[in-house]
Order: sequence, then structure tokens, then C-alpha cells
Amino acid sequence: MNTDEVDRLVAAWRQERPDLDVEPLQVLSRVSRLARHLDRARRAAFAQHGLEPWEFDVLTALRRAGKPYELSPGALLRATLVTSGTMTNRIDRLAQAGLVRRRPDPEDRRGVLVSLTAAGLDRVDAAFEDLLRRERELLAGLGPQEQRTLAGLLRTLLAPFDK
Amino acid sequence: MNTDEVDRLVAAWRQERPDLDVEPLQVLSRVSRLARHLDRARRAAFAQHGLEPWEFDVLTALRRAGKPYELSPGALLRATLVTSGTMTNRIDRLAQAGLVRRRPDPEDRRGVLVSLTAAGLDRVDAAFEDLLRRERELLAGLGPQEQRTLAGLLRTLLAPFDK
DNA sequence: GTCTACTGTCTTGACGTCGAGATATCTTTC
DNA sequence: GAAAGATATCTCGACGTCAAGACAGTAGAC
Repeated sequence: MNTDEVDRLVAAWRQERPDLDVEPLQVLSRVSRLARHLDRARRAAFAQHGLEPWEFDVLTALRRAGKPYELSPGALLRATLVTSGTMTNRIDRLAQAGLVRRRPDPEDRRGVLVSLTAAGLDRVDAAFEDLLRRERELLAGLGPQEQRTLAGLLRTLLAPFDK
Repeated sequence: MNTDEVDRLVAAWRQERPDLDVEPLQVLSRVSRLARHLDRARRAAFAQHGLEPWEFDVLTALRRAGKPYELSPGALLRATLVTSGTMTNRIDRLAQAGLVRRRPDPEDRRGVLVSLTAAGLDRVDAAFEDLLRRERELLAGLGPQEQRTLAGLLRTLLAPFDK
């Protein structure tokens, strides 16, 4: 079993605070670190398609909604976990870039509906394929059974958050 | 096996892009989500001690260094993966808050050494204990053996990044 | 010793996010 | 049908980060 950065981190803490049980770090520090590396991989994948991660997040939410690829800003901010001010700003820039379109909601005059343009659909589909390619490489160190085990353990940890 | 948010995400993608193998999302989307929840838990733990996550990151790096809890800004930015401009700003504010101290490096006139004050040491120790408490709760759904399995699988995924 | 390349830290300007609040509209209750 | 509260979106100012570059000091080659 090779030692990695987190093993060194844990060893340093044991040295400095031998009174504490730092085992939780073995799992959770690795989760944080892996997430950071994953962010980089995502950024790289999207850059090839001229997209920023935040752009992908929004386009992807629309893409997953299925035809006609249209959601309200409210639905988008719930899907992407950002605040409303941020979402307004994002939609502005995506519309500027020609990737989404805004139109008034015919059923609610307070509301707006945001939809993918043809260009937005093409971009997000291409970027998503690239992302999956890179994610597969990232997971190449694990066999199919190990991946399922890992997914299962992570699901257990996430369960309390899905209320 | 209960279905969670990620299962729904994967199901939506299978519906929309049945031509793609989206299995990687089962692992990696969960890693990202768990990291987000972990960030919140950290934020909450630190807030009780009047610390922001970024403050904790810096103080912690100094704490782990052991007596005399002193590192250069360069060492700190490598430990925390931020840019030098960011680190300058962080040290400024931590010094302002009385949690760290800056002094010229006696061996290198370009250099500076940053060390924990007594107040900084107390704060970071208390916050760290709180963090571990919360992390343990987060992991409560898994038994000790499962946690070790999970840590091992994550270590395998991280190995390629530790150069 | 001097030139050149490197290192360590700080400065600056642009950017994206957040949080609070403003505005308009819808819904519920009486 | 009017008032009160809820909801949807947008506006604005503050903040922390980054990237690029400025500046001072060090180290190696000759």
C-alpha cells in the first residue's frame, strides 16, 4: 500500500495531536482532493469546446430536461445550487454568446423561460461526450466491480442529504 | 437500494443520450456532491469559532508544521493550492485579526516568515476538533471496515495525481 | 566581481459569486 | 375584491480569487 499526500497529512496530525482520532480524514480529505482534481479535468474538457464550467452546468441542466430544452431561471438555480443573482448573470452571458434564449413565460407574467439554441445544444452535447471520456480515464484504475462498490459507499454517505 | 439524486441524474441522461455510457457519473458526480456538502459542514464548524474556511486552511497548515508553527508564504501557498496574490491577502487579514504574525526571514532578505500567535493556535485547535466531530457524524452511516474500503478505493483514484 | 536567470513576495485589475433588497406578479384568505 | 403573504426575477455593492507582472534579492557561471 503506497502512501499518498493524505497519508502524510494524517501522519502529521497524529504527530501534532496524538490525542485526536483523525481517521475521518482518510475518507473525507480524499473526497475533497479528488473533487478538486475533477474540477480541473472538467475545466480542461470544457475549454476544448469554448465553455466554462459554469456555462456547462447551466446548459447541461437544460439538456437533461429534454425537449424543448426549456426551464425557468428558478428551476435552473435549484438545479445548479447558485443564487438568483448569479443565475441572472449567467443567463445574460449565455444569451450574449448565443447558447440560450430567453422568452417571457406565457403562463406567468413574473416568469421567464430559458431554452437552448441549436448552437447551445451542439456545444453541450460535444462537451459532455468529452467529459465522459475524461472521467472514464480518471476511473481507469478501478475495475467495474470496484467502481460499483465505490458508488454504493458514496451513495450511503450522501443519503442523509437527499432528505 | 434507494435511489438518490445522482441516480435520477443518470436516469435523465440515459433517457436523453441512450447512446452514451454514463456510468462514470455514478462515482464522480457523487464525489463532487459529497465534496460540496463537506464544504458546508466545514463552514458551519468553523463559523462557531469565528473562522472562515480559508482562514482555517492557512492556520491548519501552520499548525501541522509543528513548533514553532512558522512557514513562509511560499510554503503556505503550496500547501493550500492558491496563488501568491491570494496568499498575501490572506496573511494580511489573518495578521489583522491577530491570528498570525509576520516577520522578515533572517536568512533571506526577500523572504518573510509567518507564524501562529497564541490566539491563532487556540482557535485552530478548537476548530479542528469540531471539524473532526462533524466529519465523524458524516461518516456514521459506514462501519469501520467500509470506511477503510472507501479510503482505499479513493486512494487508488488519487494515486495518479500525486505524481 | 559581474551578468543572467531564478526565486519569493506583493500589487493591480478583471471576474464571478453572494447576499440583501427592489419590483412585479400571483395566490390565499376573509 | 382587497389585503397580506408568497413567489419569480433582477439590481447592486462587497468580497475573495486569479493571472500577470513588478520589484527586490539570491545563486550560479564564467
